[in-house]
Amino acid sequence: MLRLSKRVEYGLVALQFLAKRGQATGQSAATVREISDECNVPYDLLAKIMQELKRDGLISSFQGVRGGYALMMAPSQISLTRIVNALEKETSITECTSTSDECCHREGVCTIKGPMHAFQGAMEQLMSSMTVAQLL
Amino acid sequence: MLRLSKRVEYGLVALQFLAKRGQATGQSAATVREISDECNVPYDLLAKIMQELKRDGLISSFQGVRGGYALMMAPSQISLTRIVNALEKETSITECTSTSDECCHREGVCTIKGPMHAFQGAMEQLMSSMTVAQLL
DNA sequence: ACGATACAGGACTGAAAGAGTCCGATTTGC
DNA sequence: GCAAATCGGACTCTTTCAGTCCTGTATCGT
Ligand code: SF4
Ligand code: SF4
Repeated sequence: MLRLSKRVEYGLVALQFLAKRGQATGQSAATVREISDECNVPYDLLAKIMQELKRDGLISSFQGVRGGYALMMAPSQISLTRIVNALEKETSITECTSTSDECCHREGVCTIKGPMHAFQGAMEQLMSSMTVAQLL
Repeated sequence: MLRLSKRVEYGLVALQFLAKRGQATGQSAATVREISDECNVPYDLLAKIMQELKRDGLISSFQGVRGGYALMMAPSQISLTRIVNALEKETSITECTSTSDECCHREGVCTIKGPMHAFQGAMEQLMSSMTVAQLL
Protein backbone atom coordinates (compact mmCIF):
# COMPACT_ATOMS: atom_id res chain seq x y z
CA MET A 1 0.00 0.00 0.00
CA LEU A 2 3.07 2.19 0.12
CA ARG A 3 2.19 3.38 3.57
CA LEU A 4 4.14 3.53 6.79
CA SER A 5 2.80 1.16 9.40
CA LYS A 6 0.98 2.41 12.46
CA ARG A 7 4.00 1.32 14.43
CA VAL A 8 6.09 3.96 12.74
CA GLU A 9 3.37 6.55 13.06
CA TYR A 10 3.01 5.89 16.76
CA GLY A 11 6.76 5.74 17.08
CA LEU A 12 7.06 9.19 15.60
CA VAL A 13 4.39 10.57 17.90
CA ALA A 14 6.09 9.05 20.90
CA LEU A 15 9.53 10.26 19.95
CA GLN A 16 8.16 13.71 19.37
CA PHE A 17 6.66 13.55 22.83
CA LEU A 18 9.95 12.49 24.34
CA ALA A 19 11.81 15.17 22.45
CA LYS A 20 9.64 17.80 24.06
CA ARG A 21 10.73 16.47 27.42
CA GLY A 22 14.37 17.01 26.71
CA GLN A 23 17.36 14.75 26.85
CA ALA A 24 17.67 11.63 28.94
CA THR A 25 18.56 12.48 32.47
CA GLY A 26 16.52 9.74 34.06
CA GLN A 27 14.46 12.44 35.72
CA SER A 28 12.77 13.38 32.51
CA ALA A 29 11.66 9.87 31.66
CA ALA A 30 8.11 9.47 30.40
CA THR A 31 6.11 6.35 31.06
CA VAL A 32 4.23 4.47 28.42
CA ARG A 33 1.03 5.25 30.27
CA GLU A 34 1.70 8.97 30.07
CA ILE A 35 2.41 8.93 26.37
CA SER A 36 -0.49 6.63 25.70
CA ASP A 37 -2.91 8.89 27.57
CA GLU A 38 -1.60 12.17 26.22
CA CYS A 39 -1.37 11.07 22.64
CA ASN A 40 -4.33 8.72 22.37
CA VAL A 41 -2.33 5.73 21.34
CA PRO A 42 -3.28 2.19 22.43
CA TYR A 43 -1.24 1.35 25.50
CA ASP A 44 -0.21 -2.23 24.78
CA LEU A 45 0.81 -1.51 21.25
CA LEU A 46 2.81 1.51 22.23
CA ALA A 47 4.53 -0.52 24.91
CA LYS A 48 5.78 -2.91 22.25
CA ILE A 49 6.96 -0.09 20.09
CA MET A 50 8.91 1.52 22.89
CA GLN A 51 10.57 -1.77 23.64
CA GLU A 52 11.67 -2.09 20.06
CA LEU A 53 12.98 1.44 19.96
CA LYS A 54 14.89 0.70 23.12
CA ARG A 55 16.30 -2.53 21.72
CA ASP A 56 17.49 -0.59 18.73
CA GLY A 57 19.25 1.92 20.92
CA LEU A 58 17.15 4.93 20.00
CA ILE A 59 15.88 5.49 23.49
CA SER A 60 16.86 4.31 26.92
CA SER A 61 14.64 2.79 29.53
CA PHE A 62 14.49 2.95 33.30
CA GLN A 63 12.85 0.05 35.03
CA GLY A 64 10.85 -0.14 38.18
CA VAL A 65 8.67 2.49 39.72
CA ARG A 66 9.61 6.00 38.61
CA GLY A 67 10.87 4.39 35.45
CA GLY A 68 10.07 5.20 31.86
CA TYR A 69 11.70 6.05 28.58
CA ALA A 70 13.84 8.94 27.45
CA LEU A 71 15.77 9.92 24.36
CA MET A 72 19.31 8.77 23.98
CA MET A 73 20.40 11.48 21.58
CA ALA A 74 19.52 14.85 20.20
CA PRO A 75 16.30 14.90 18.14
CA SER A 76 18.27 16.09 15.15
CA GLN A 77 20.29 12.90 15.32
CA ILE A 78 17.32 10.58 14.98
CA SER A 79 16.52 10.01 11.35
CA LEU A 80 13.39 8.50 9.90
CA THR A 81 15.51 5.74 8.40
CA ARG A 82 16.57 4.69 11.84
CA ILE A 83 13.02 4.59 13.11
CA VAL A 84 11.72 2.69 10.13
CA ASN A 85 14.50 0.14 10.36
CA ALA A 86 13.70 -0.37 14.01
CA LEU A 87 9.95 -0.73 13.63
CA GLU A 88 9.24 -1.99 10.16
CA LYS A 89 9.88 -5.60 9.31
CA GLU A 90 10.42 -5.27 5.61
CA THR A 91 11.93 -2.07 4.30
CA SER A 92 12.71 -2.85 0.69
CA ILE A 93 10.48 -1.13 -1.80
CA THR A 94 10.10 -4.27 -3.93
CA GLU A 95 11.18 -7.87 -3.81
CA CYS A 96 13.87 -6.92 -6.31
CA THR A 97 15.62 -4.75 -3.82
CA SER A 98 15.55 -7.23 -0.98
CA THR A 99 18.96 -7.94 0.40
CA SER A 100 21.25 -10.28 -1.46
CA ASP A 101 18.60 -11.65 -3.76
CA GLU A 102 19.07 -13.57 -6.86
CA CYS A 103 16.56 -12.42 -9.38
CA CYS A 104 13.17 -14.05 -9.30
CA HIS A 105 11.83 -16.18 -12.13
CA ARG A 106 12.00 -13.37 -14.62
CA GLU A 107 15.72 -13.03 -15.16
CA GLY A 108 16.83 -12.17 -18.62
CA VAL A 109 13.51 -10.65 -19.57
CA CYS A 110 13.06 -7.95 -17.05
CA THR A 111 15.69 -5.37 -16.28
CA ILE A 112 14.09 -3.66 -13.38
CA LYS A 113 16.53 -4.54 -10.67
CA GLY A 114 19.12 -1.84 -11.34
CA PRO A 115 16.73 1.09 -11.52
CA MET A 116 14.85 -0.23 -8.53
CA HIS A 117 17.96 -0.32 -6.43
CA ALA A 118 18.69 3.22 -7.46
CA PHE A 119 15.20 4.26 -6.50
CA GLN A 120 15.46 2.51 -3.18
CA GLY A 121 18.72 4.31 -2.49
CA ALA A 122 17.16 7.66 -3.28
CA MET A 123 14.31 6.94 -0.94
CA GLU A 124 16.59 5.94 1.88
CA GLN A 125 18.53 9.12 1.43
CA LEU A 126 15.32 11.06 1.58
CA MET A 127 14.33 9.34 4.79
CA SER A 128 17.74 9.96 6.28
CA SER A 129 17.26 13.66 5.81
CA MET A 130 14.17 13.74 7.95
CA THR A 131 14.72 13.84 11.70
CA VAL A 132 12.68 14.03 14.86
CA ALA A 133 13.85 17.62 15.29
CA GLN A 134 11.67 18.57 12.35
CA LEU A 135 8.62 17.32 14.18
CA LEU A 136 8.80 19.94 16.90
CA MET B 1 5.19 -2.49 4.93
CA LEU B 2 6.49 0.37 2.88
CA ARG B 3 6.53 -1.75 -0.22
CA LEU B 4 5.11 -1.28 -3.68
CA SER B 5 2.35 -3.75 -4.43
CA LYS B 6 2.84 -6.58 -6.88
CA ARG B 7 0.47 -4.73 -9.15
CA VAL B 8 2.98 -1.94 -9.55
CA GLU B 9 5.85 -4.36 -9.94
CA TYR B 10 4.02 -6.27 -12.65
CA GLY B 11 2.92 -3.01 -14.19
CA LEU B 12 6.50 -1.89 -14.48
CA VAL B 13 7.57 -5.16 -16.01
CA ALA B 14 4.74 -4.98 -18.52
CA LEU B 15 5.38 -1.37 -19.43
CA GLN B 16 9.03 -2.13 -19.90
CA PHE B 17 8.02 -4.95 -22.20
CA LEU B 18 5.76 -2.65 -24.19
CA ALA B 19 8.43 0.01 -24.37
CA LYS B 20 10.77 -2.44 -26.05
CA ARG B 21 8.11 -2.95 -28.69
CA GLY B 22 8.01 0.68 -29.61
CA GLN B 23 5.20 3.16 -29.83
CA ALA B 24 1.59 2.35 -30.41
CA THR B 25 0.89 1.75 -34.05
CA GLY B 26 -1.65 -0.97 -33.54
CA GLN B 27 0.69 -3.32 -35.32
CA SER B 28 3.06 -3.44 -32.42
CA ALA B 29 0.43 -4.34 -29.87
CA ALA B 30 1.31 -7.06 -27.39
CA THR B 31 -1.29 -9.37 -25.94
CA VAL B 32 -1.61 -10.10 -22.26
CA ARG B 33 -0.82 -13.72 -23.01
CA GLU B 34 2.45 -12.78 -24.62
CA ILE B 35 3.56 -10.60 -21.75
CA SER B 36 2.38 -13.11 -19.21
CA ASP B 37 4.32 -15.92 -20.85
CA GLU B 38 7.47 -13.94 -21.55
CA CYS B 39 7.68 -12.32 -18.18
CA ASN B 40 6.33 -15.07 -15.94
CA VAL B 41 3.52 -13.03 -14.53
CA PRO B 42 0.15 -14.58 -13.64
CA TYR B 43 -2.18 -14.09 -16.57
CA ASP B 44 -5.40 -13.10 -14.85
CA LEU B 45 -3.77 -10.66 -12.55
CA LEU B 46 -1.80 -9.03 -15.33
CA ALA B 47 -4.99 -8.73 -17.37
CA LYS B 48 -6.51 -6.67 -14.57
CA ILE B 49 -3.46 -4.49 -14.35
CA MET B 50 -3.44 -3.77 -18.06
CA GLN B 51 -7.10 -2.80 -17.90
CA GLU B 52 -6.38 -0.33 -15.16
CA LEU B 53 -3.44 1.14 -17.00
CA LYS B 54 -5.67 1.52 -20.01
CA ARG B 55 -8.43 3.13 -18.00
CA ASP B 56 -5.89 5.59 -16.70
CA GLY B 57 -4.78 6.46 -20.20
CA LEU B 58 -1.25 5.14 -19.95
CA ILE B 59 -1.68 2.59 -22.67
CA SER B 60 -4.18 1.97 -25.40
CA SER B 61 -5.98 -1.24 -26.16
CA PHE B 62 -7.13 -2.97 -29.32
CA GLN B 63 -9.97 -5.37 -28.93
CA GLY B 64 -10.82 -8.51 -30.78
CA VAL B 65 -8.47 -10.99 -32.37
CA ARG B 66 -5.11 -9.45 -33.27
CA GLY B 67 -5.75 -7.06 -30.43
CA GLY B 68 -3.53 -6.19 -27.51
CA TYR B 69 -1.98 -3.29 -25.70
CA ALA B 70 0.54 -0.67 -26.71
CA LEU B 71 2.08 2.43 -25.20
CA MET B 72 0.35 5.75 -25.67
CA MET B 73 3.40 7.91 -25.14
CA ALA B 74 7.16 7.91 -25.05
CA PRO B 75 8.65 5.85 -22.21
CA SER B 76 10.33 8.96 -20.88
CA GLN B 77 6.89 10.50 -20.42
CA ILE B 78 5.59 7.77 -18.13
CA SER B 79 6.54 8.52 -14.56
CA LEU B 80 6.38 6.17 -11.62
CA THR B 81 3.92 8.51 -9.95
CA ARG B 82 1.52 7.99 -12.78
CA ILE B 83 1.80 4.23 -12.56
CA VAL B 84 1.43 4.15 -8.82
CA ASN B 85 -1.61 6.40 -8.93
CA ALA B 86 -3.18 4.12 -11.49
CA LEU B 87 -2.51 0.86 -9.71
CA GLU B 88 -2.27 1.57 -6.04
CA LYS B 89 -5.40 2.20 -4.05
CA GLU B 90 -3.95 4.30 -1.28
CA THR B 91 -0.93 6.43 -2.01
CA SER B 92 -0.54 8.56 1.08
CA ILE B 93 2.39 7.67 3.25
CA THR B 94 0.38 7.98 6.47
CA GLU B 95 -3.17 8.64 7.49
CA CYS B 96 -2.04 12.18 8.26
CA THR B 97 -1.35 12.90 4.65
CA SER B 98 -4.58 11.51 3.33
CA THR B 99 -6.51 13.97 1.27
CA SER B 100 -8.55 16.63 3.00
CA ASP B 101 -8.35 15.10 6.44
CA GLU B 102 -9.08 16.68 9.67
CA CYS B 103 -6.58 15.50 12.18
CA CYS B 104 -7.31 12.27 13.97
CA HIS B 105 -7.94 12.08 17.69
CA ARG B 106 -4.56 13.47 18.55
CA GLU B 107 -4.92 17.08 17.56
CA GLY B 108 -3.18 19.58 19.72
CA VAL B 109 -0.73 17.05 21.05
CA CYS B 110 0.98 15.78 17.97
CA THR B 111 2.45 18.05 15.35
CA ILE B 112 3.34 15.53 12.75
CA LYS B 113 1.04 16.58 10.00
CA GLY B 114 3.12 19.39 8.53
CA PRO B 115 6.39 17.51 8.30
CA MET B 116 4.57 14.48 7.00
CA HIS B 117 3.05 16.41 4.18
CA ALA B 118 6.47 17.75 3.33
CA PHE B 119 7.86 14.26 3.31
CA GLN B 120 5.05 13.01 1.15
CA GLY B 121 5.71 15.81 -1.31
CA ALA B 122 9.38 14.96 -1.49
CA MET B 123 8.55 11.36 -2.17
CA GLU B 124 6.14 12.19 -4.91
CA GLN B 125 8.73 14.38 -6.53
CA LEU B 126 11.19 11.52 -6.34
CA MET B 127 8.72 9.19 -7.99
CA SER B 128 7.98 11.71 -10.68
CA SER B 129 11.62 11.73 -11.64
CA MET B 130 11.63 8.05 -12.41
CA THR B 131 10.31 7.02 -15.79
CA VAL B 132 9.85 3.88 -17.82
CA ALA B 133 12.69 5.01 -20.07
CA GLN B 134 15.08 4.31 -17.23
CA LEU B 135 14.02 0.69 -17.18
CA LEU B 136 15.39 -0.09 -20.60
C1' DA C 1 10.83 -6.74 53.54
C1' DC C 2 6.93 -5.60 50.83
C1' DG C 3 3.94 -3.84 47.64
C1' DA C 4 2.96 -0.68 43.96
C1' DT C 5 4.70 0.77 39.60
C1' DA C 6 6.63 0.27 35.33
C1' DC C 7 9.38 -2.17 31.75
C1' DA C 8 10.16 -7.00 29.19
C1' DG C 9 8.37 -10.10 26.17
C1' DG C 10 5.74 -13.93 24.34
C1' DA C 11 1.31 -15.65 22.55
C1' DC C 12 -2.91 -14.88 20.75
C1' DT C 13 -7.12 -12.97 18.12
C1' DG C 14 -9.62 -10.35 14.65
C1' DA C 15 -9.69 -7.39 10.85
C1' DA C 16 -7.96 -5.74 6.62
C1' DA C 17 -5.29 -5.68 2.54
C1' DG C 18 -3.03 -8.23 -1.18
C1' DA C 19 -2.41 -11.81 -4.54
C1' DG C 20 -4.36 -14.72 -7.40
C1' DT C 21 -8.44 -17.33 -9.71
C1' DC C 22 -12.78 -18.06 -12.19
C1' DC C 23 -16.38 -17.17 -15.17
C1' DG C 24 -19.25 -14.81 -18.25
C1' DA C 25 -19.76 -10.84 -21.67
C1' DT C 26 -18.24 -8.15 -25.55
C1' DT C 27 -15.54 -6.86 -29.47
C1' DT C 28 -13.41 -7.92 -33.90
C1' DG C 29 -10.49 -10.06 -37.54
C1' DC C 30 -10.46 -13.94 -40.57
C1' DG D 1 -19.59 -18.17 -37.40
C1' DC D 2 -15.60 -18.93 -34.87
C1' DA D 3 -11.62 -17.97 -32.48
C1' DA D 4 -8.80 -14.65 -30.09
C1' DA D 5 -8.61 -10.98 -27.55
C1' DT D 6 -10.02 -7.24 -24.22
C1' DC D 7 -13.59 -6.15 -20.53
C1' DG D 8 -15.17 -6.54 -15.75
C1' DG D 9 -17.26 -8.39 -11.71
C1' DA D 10 -17.09 -11.66 -7.92
C1' DC D 11 -14.76 -14.73 -5.40
C1' DT D 12 -11.18 -17.35 -2.37
C1' DC D 13 -6.91 -17.82 -0.02
C1' DT D 14 -2.99 -16.08 2.24
C1' DT D 15 -0.35 -12.84 4.71
C1' DT D 16 0.29 -8.79 7.27
C1' DC D 17 -1.11 -5.50 10.52
C1' DA D 18 -3.36 -3.75 14.63
C1' DG D 19 -4.58 -4.59 18.88
C1' DT D 20 -5.14 -7.42 23.28
C1' DC D 21 -3.82 -10.35 27.14
C1' DC D 22 -1.13 -12.43 30.42
C1' DT D 23 2.99 -13.58 32.96
C1' DG D 24 7.54 -12.23 34.46
C1' DT D 25 11.13 -9.06 36.31
C1' DA D 26 13.26 -4.90 38.05
C1' DT D 27 13.19 -1.06 41.35
C1' DC D 28 11.66 2.70 44.15
C1' DG D 29 9.36 4.33 48.40
C1' DT D 30 7.80 3.25 52.74
S1 SF4 E 1 14.65 -7.48 -11.66
FE1 SF4 E 1 12.95 -8.64 -12.56
S2 SF4 E 1 13.71 -10.76 -12.47
FE2 SF4 E 1 15.03 -9.60 -11.09
S3 SF4 E 1 14.03 -9.78 -9.08
FE3 SF4 E 1 13.22 -7.90 -9.98
S4 SF4 E 1 11.36 -8.57 -11.01
FE4 SF4 E 1 12.50 -10.45 -10.58
S1 SF4 F 1 -0.85 15.06 12.69
FE1 SF4 F 1 -1.20 13.82 14.51
S2 SF4 F 1 -3.32 14.33 15.05
FE2 SF4 F 1 -3.07 15.04 12.94
S3 SF4 F 1 -3.70 13.30 11.69
FE3 SF4 F 1 -1.50 13.05 11.94
S4 SF4 F 1 -1.31 11.73 13.74
FE4 SF4 F 1 -3.45 12.49 13.77
